[in-house]
Amino acid sequence: MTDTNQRPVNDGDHSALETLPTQYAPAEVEGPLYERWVERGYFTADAKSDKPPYTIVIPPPNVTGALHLGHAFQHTLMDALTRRKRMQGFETLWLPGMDHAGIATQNKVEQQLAEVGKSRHDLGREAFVEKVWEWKQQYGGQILGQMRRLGDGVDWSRERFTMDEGLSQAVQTIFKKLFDDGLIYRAERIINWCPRCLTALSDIEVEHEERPGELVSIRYGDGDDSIVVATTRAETMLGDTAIAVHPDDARYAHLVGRTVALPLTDRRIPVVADEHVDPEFGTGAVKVTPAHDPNDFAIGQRHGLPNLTVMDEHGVITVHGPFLGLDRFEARSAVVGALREQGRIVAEKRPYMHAVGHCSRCHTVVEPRLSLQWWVKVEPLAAAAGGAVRDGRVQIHPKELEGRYFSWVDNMHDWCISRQLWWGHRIPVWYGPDGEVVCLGPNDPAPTGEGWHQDPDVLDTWFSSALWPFSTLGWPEQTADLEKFYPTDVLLTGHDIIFFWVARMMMFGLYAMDGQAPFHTIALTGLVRDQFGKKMSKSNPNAVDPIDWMDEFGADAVRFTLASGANPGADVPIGEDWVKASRNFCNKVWNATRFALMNGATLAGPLPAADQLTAPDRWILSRLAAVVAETDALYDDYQFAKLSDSLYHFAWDEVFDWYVELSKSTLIAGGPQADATRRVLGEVLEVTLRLLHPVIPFVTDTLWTALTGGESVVVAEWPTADAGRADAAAEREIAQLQSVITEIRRFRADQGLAPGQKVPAQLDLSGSGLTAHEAALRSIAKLQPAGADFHATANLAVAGATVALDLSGTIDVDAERKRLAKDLAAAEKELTQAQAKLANEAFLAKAAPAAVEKIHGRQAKAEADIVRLTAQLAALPSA
RNA sequence: GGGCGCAUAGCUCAGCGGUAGAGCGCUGCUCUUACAAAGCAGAUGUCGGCGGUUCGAAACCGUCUGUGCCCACCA
Repeated sequence: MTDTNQRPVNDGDHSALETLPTQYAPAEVEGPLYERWVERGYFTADAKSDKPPYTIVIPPPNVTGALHLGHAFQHTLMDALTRRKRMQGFETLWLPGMDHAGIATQNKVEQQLAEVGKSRHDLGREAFVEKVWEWKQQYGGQILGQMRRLGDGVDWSRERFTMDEGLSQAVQTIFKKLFDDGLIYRAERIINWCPRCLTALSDIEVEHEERPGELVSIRYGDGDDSIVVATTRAETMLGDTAIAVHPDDARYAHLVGRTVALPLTDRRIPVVADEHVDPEFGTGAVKVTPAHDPNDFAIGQRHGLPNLTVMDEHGVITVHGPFLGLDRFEARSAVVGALREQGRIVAEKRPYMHAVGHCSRCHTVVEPRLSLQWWVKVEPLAAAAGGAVRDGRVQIHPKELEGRYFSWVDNMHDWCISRQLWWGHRIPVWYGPDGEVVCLGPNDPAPTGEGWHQDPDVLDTWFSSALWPFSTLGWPEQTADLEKFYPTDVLLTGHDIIFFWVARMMMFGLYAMDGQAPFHTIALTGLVRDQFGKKMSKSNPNAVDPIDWMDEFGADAVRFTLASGANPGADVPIGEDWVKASRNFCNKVWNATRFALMNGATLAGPLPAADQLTAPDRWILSRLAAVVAETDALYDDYQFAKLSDSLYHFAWDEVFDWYVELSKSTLIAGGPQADATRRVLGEVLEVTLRLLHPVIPFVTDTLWTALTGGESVVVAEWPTADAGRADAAAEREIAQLQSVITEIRRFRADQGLAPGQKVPAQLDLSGSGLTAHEAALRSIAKLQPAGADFHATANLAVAGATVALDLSGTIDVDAERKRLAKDLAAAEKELTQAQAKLANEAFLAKAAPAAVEKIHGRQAKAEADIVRLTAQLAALPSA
């Protein structure tokens, strides 16, 4: 616990809060409170500060996006991390921003144009891009306002957009550097093409789905020269320029080097031998369409085959003949039909499960297409990205997900970075009239002569995202921000974008920043699911708008629920019932603080020494110290679920239930002891609020300012564990007291007594060491002093304490006897087991001493239980 | 086709070598003056099946079954 003198002190005038309602109303508090935090500059980082930096960059949401639970989840965790670090005295920067989201945004604006019957071509490039900026101005960035609702403590003064001037310069700078280093090149290859978006896609923008296809077997050639091939894409046969067989395949050896007639055309195509062909699959012969299949393209390269393109960018057949103008899928059945008429379908088509690639953006079936594109040569970059994790400079949490990262960086293909779009960073390459190719840096003047033109394509949207950790800090300028806040500390994001984003930031960060990785820790989260473990996606009806929940239950409740579910790397289930439970927790914190204020909890003066405190005081301070230490350890390990759970139970069970109840009799009695307890109550509440603040910032700040009179818990100091308050004796004593109370309450409940009904009782606590707690015990267990006519009808004995109760003959002896007998049997069984274990020589020889000690403890407890239960049974009046 | 993960109370999940846990839900009694969005008490599991290692296994190994995810240019 921190030095009390450093905190604002409230002397006990809580009249304002005493009139507050018994229920916390987040809707009234959260909005204004957030704006106050921002106005006071709590989230604005100072690059000139002497404090050590702590930096997190936000995974930039798409400018087109709205806040969904996945964002809310990750933002809660990032916010909790930065809030704690801020309290710990770090100069924290949580940098917000958005991604221009190339295809997604362009699609959005094109849709808007389509509604008035226009296409982007009607506007022309310049006007269209202008239109996109207008769209952004008007509709983009909805998510930013929603982040305020959530309480995200981001530095709004540093908000960035990937298409900002500065970030665009960063893009151009690194492009040129890569180009000059020979790591960016232009090449004609088979790429993934979306016939709807009309652009190239990188490999990871293609989603594979198992789909039933139809594998048809077609006979090429005639008579002795005939050869049967199988395909799922019959329409591509129009572009076949060879048939390939395995070199060792005796069945076709006689055909290699000869040509066969290609059906439906007037062409003859050669049969070539290629190692790539699997003689076991199908007929062992493959049709080769170099312009429409990546494998076939490779075969074509090896054998010098022509690349015959038969489809245009829309997937429409372009070869003259009966199929001209047909869509690729229409062409497929038309081709099969024509072949069947010629009797060339040798096997009926049969269903065949195979993976079909779809555009991750619009879900259209991707078409492999031969085209000239720009590529990043990833091999050296990926090797560095892998190395930084392998040698421990960058750590992945949870470690289990390292494998996924490595499998990607170790096997990465070159990255196709050009997109045939208009919205994005234009490729800074100019072509001259005489075949010149010039790559320009941000400060280079564009060539002006006759015949010069810039490459029309833009860059993959992830190209600029990959620069995010340093482009947002001002790179390539050597800014104060860059100096202070790079490398950043933690990257917290979903494991679904390890490849899209994480690995690429690693590659570019290490490359551009002299081998300095962009962050030291990668904390990976799972996906948000509904309460039945089903994936929550926009297309599912189970998708929930987190704003609705925030409206109803408060942002804190949503945040606490999400944090409670955050086991490292694991998916997070969330349902309304759980949000409601979290709301109840916030309300509990609210009411516990109200209780403290009403009872004069204070932070004035030093915390009394242990010898001036009651056992409950010493106990709760001991527990508090332990919980502070535990919370720190869990934060440092990104164990949000565990730390939330731990704080939940400490606050609710130990502080709000037990400690508050145990303190009541002391507080009511008054005097110096009550003063000390008021001081401890204030201390414990205040520290607990600080511990909870990073996860539930709104309610804790509201209560903390009321309790302390201070400015804001946002800028309060993070608690430190006071090991000097550890008190094992007090913990044992209170545990004992708890078991006595629980036993009495259990007995009362079993006997059907109303919780509030007072029962005359005689206590003998002399054997238990609990004599000091008689008042508390009587108050909590509703035991009144024994009168003159006291007549014990039940005797309880727990932990050395004996309690005689006068239930005036209403006791259900049979029920009690039954219960005691059951407990006795259990205790006897326990004793037998413990004895057996302690008689086991192998166990004694091999088990850890602590394990043996534990069994001794079990044995002792069983023995004590047997004595106690036997006595209670004997004390029971006969029926 | 490769790789990874998961199967524990009705639901969602912790635990990962020494007596089965949490939250929600459920049952009962209570408006006991911080809180009924609460309090107290309680019930509920051959820890997926089968083998093995061990004095001891929910936990480690093997195997089977079910299930989820990632990667993938075999037509």
